[in-house]
Amino acid sequence: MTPNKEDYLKAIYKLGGMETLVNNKQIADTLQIAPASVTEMLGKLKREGLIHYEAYKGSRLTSEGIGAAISLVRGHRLWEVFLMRHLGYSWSEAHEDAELLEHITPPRLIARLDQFLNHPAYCPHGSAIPRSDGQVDCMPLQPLNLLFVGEASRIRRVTEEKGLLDYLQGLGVTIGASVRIVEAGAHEGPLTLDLDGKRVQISYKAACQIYVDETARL
Amino acid sequence: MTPNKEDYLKAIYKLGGMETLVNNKQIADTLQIAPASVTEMLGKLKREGLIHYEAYKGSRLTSEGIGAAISLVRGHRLWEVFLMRHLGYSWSEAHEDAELLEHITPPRLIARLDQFLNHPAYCPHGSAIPRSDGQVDCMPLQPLNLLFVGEASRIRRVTEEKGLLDYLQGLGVTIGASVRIVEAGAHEGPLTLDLDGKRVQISYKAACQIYVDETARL
DNA sequence: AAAAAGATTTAGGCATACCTAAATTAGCGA
DNA sequence: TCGCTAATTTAGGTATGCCTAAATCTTTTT
Repeated sequence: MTPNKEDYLKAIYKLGGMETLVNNKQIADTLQIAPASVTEMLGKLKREGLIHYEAYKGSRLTSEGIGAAISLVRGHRLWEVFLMRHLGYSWSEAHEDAELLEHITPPRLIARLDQFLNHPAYCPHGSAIPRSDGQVDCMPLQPLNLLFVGEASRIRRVTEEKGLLDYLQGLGVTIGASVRIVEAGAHEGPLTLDLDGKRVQISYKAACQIYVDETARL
Repeated sequence: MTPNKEDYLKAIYKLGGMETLVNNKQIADTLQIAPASVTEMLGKLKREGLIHYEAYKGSRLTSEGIGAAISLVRGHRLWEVFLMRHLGYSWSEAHEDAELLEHITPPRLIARLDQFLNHPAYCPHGSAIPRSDGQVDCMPLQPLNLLFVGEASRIRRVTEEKGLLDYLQGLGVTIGASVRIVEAGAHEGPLTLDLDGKRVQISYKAACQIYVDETARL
């Protein structure tokens, strides 16, 4: 297994490759790699038994592939917890360096890091950390932009993307904060939020990447 | 810079490439790589300004190469401190995993790790950790086997090699322990030591890899 | 259903980093 | 100094993982 192959597995996993067939274009876009290169690599991953793949159809992780992908994600998120909790990293920095560390983290290091950090259930960006047995728990969440004006909820997760993370952290967005839409600009205009009592403006696009508790609706 | 090139730089550094010319055979032996491959890589490192190299003569680090090598060693040893102090690693495990981590540790991570660990001066095996400005301090040490029978000293450093580390740690050898040669077998036979008050037998070859304070001699 | 558009694969190349085998150079002893 | 040996380099080849351009398949649109 090489870092490159690991990136492919992670990409397929995040694109839904546990349940559905993932098409090559999505992988190429995610990894910023030419489609032809993707085809080639998928052939290798198939030969190694990590994915199911049929030409022109798409790819899906095998159980072995799922195991590898989940282990990578687990390592990534544990490192993020360490980097922020103990080394004072920012959201985006933690994500960046975890991206490097995950590829060379052997199982025993993952296990001891998990123990050192006291078996955290979530990474600093709010994503669930897969357990050592591969179990991943998920809460019912919805993107912030779908909240009605006046409706209150609580921030649970943000998408891990450098630019977004810096923007949100600069605005004071935090996991667990209570949030209420005060005003929504027309045509996907900026949203005015009540964030833990403070008034904050946020772009519509960013709001789509913030996930909050589903609110009870009839 | 790639992990491979980094390994070459580190090897040259450890073989004395800061002061003297290092010959290819030593590098090939250290890295377990065919001599022809070494020649090829040295050409690349020269083109990149990391080493001085003349065919058939040998190689020596440039100031840029020294900087890179020292930064690698610094990262390696800081990771070792972390792995043993906080994750309960053994001597040999710490060395192994640090070998992986050093290659993907960006400068900011080295800096924050150093701070988190409180700027340690030595790694768990007793080697000095280069400071962020590149400064490396060294104590006058000698191998344990050169101690006379009856002579006492203190263990300061052990060579980082998996088999040796497991052997020594199993024997209860620790950095800082007081040591005295009780008996030395003839013909490079085993040494009987008084180690912090406990009687321990150790192979001659292992003793060559244990460094103790130089003792005052006239 | 045919054509256009989009996705995917094939073909041919490039760089890295390794290898073996063969040629060359350097250094040492007779 | 000749010649042997050890070290080194050159030559030719492999696998990985990426690329572009061209061909092919699929899907959508008309």
